[in-house]
Amino acid sequence: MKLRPRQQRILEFIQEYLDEYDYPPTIREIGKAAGISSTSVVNYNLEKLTEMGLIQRNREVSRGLRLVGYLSKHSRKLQDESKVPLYGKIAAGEPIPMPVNPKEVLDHVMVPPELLPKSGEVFALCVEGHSMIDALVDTGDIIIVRSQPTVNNSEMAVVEIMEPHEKAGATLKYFQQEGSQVELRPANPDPAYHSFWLRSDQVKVYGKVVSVLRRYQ
Amino acid sequence: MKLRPRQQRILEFIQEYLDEYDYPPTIREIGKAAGISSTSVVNYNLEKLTEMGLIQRNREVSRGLRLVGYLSKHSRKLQDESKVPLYGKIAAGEPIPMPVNPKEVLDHVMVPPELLPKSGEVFALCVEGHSMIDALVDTGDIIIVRSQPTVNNSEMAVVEIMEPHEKAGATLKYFQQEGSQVELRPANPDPAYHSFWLRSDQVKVYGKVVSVLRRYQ
DNA sequence: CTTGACAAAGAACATGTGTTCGTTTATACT
DNA sequence: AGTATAAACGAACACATGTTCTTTGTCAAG
Repeated sequence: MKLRPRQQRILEFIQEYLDEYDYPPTIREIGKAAGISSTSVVNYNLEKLTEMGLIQRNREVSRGLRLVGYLSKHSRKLQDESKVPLYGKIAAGEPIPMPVNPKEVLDHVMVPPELLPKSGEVFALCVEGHSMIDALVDTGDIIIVRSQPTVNNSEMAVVEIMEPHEKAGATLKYFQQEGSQVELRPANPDPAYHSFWLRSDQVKVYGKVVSVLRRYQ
Repeated sequence: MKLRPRQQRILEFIQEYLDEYDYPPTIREIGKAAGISSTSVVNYNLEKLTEMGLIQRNREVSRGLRLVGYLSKHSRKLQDESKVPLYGKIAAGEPIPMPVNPKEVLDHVMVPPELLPKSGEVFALCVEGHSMIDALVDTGDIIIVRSQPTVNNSEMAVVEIMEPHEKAGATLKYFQQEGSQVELRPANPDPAYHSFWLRSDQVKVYGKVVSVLRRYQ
């Protein structure tokens, strides 16, 4: 069974009403909002919505309905505020071919507000590689990144080495810039890991790491 | 103005009713629940509660009341599930005198469910000291600890070295036990940090570290 | 004991609100 | 076009529910 526009409107209105008053509307209030002149028509549509499982009703009870799946404004705020999109993996080591760019959101990670910056968009990445272990970040860690086009020196940053560089790809490194010269510096005593030196136009900054989450096992 | 038992009962009932039905009760339902035979008495008490600011009413509207500060079951679950008590600081280095024991909860930390164990009580501590940097944990990190009386070998654990040992206090270390011999091993290449060897009865295990949170700056 | 303020009770009332039903209009299918 | 079904309408109805008023009970202060 399909949802008619009028029924859609009814559902929307119930939600708006609940948001505003914390108790459900009467059928007359619904009728007024949905442009329905007769209470019986509202009743009729509410029965349909009940059959579809979108609302539940208690007969003979004033305002005796509930919106299935309704979350209070407070609940929604709580959920959304802390939900950060996870874009994929990020290399801490050899750059990997752009898993950060695609707007495909693989998943969402709940992040406590204490770990989020006061302002700005954030996203999450899963670290793969050992180049930042002296910065206390290793494979499996989730990093929270604040999207920004530039970062300060010696901040940990998610950057892309642009094509056609042979090491093109996204990577996690300490960022250092002197003039137009950019150093992408790992944090690993092993000499196998070493800095990349690039011109600033060969590097695109995605953002800086603001926090880290780690789960053992 | 003081809250009378009957009014207390009314508030409780409204909350229970909201939890169950998602809409507020009528004054008659309240009366029945609170053992009040007359609707006018319910009305009288609701007016008092309104004066006290504990509820809000819409006159002439059926079920036209809201419980100030009410959170839906869903909201409360969302908040409580992820709220972990922060007991204080924990030494990663020289043991410090028991900041873990007191049940005084200094604060609460929101922790996403993904970082919590499937079962068991957890608490949070703020790390102070550098003894675990090779384990990617350093000063300022928040560790989430699952309360348990024993841990497996080479798990990171919060333990107390019992009085009257000279190093008595709580500390964060890798735990290793062979027979009744316990090694508390740091994770720092600096030889200034070294293992403690103790008898198992000199060590009290508080729990194992299950996750880590870090905020930069 | 009396008084006054507060709390409670009960009943009558007014209206808010869901229900029902006969009828009409739209929609879809042969 | 004709017909059946769904959707909408309006009005009357029944009862669910808040309001009001008078009376009674309680309790502390004078």
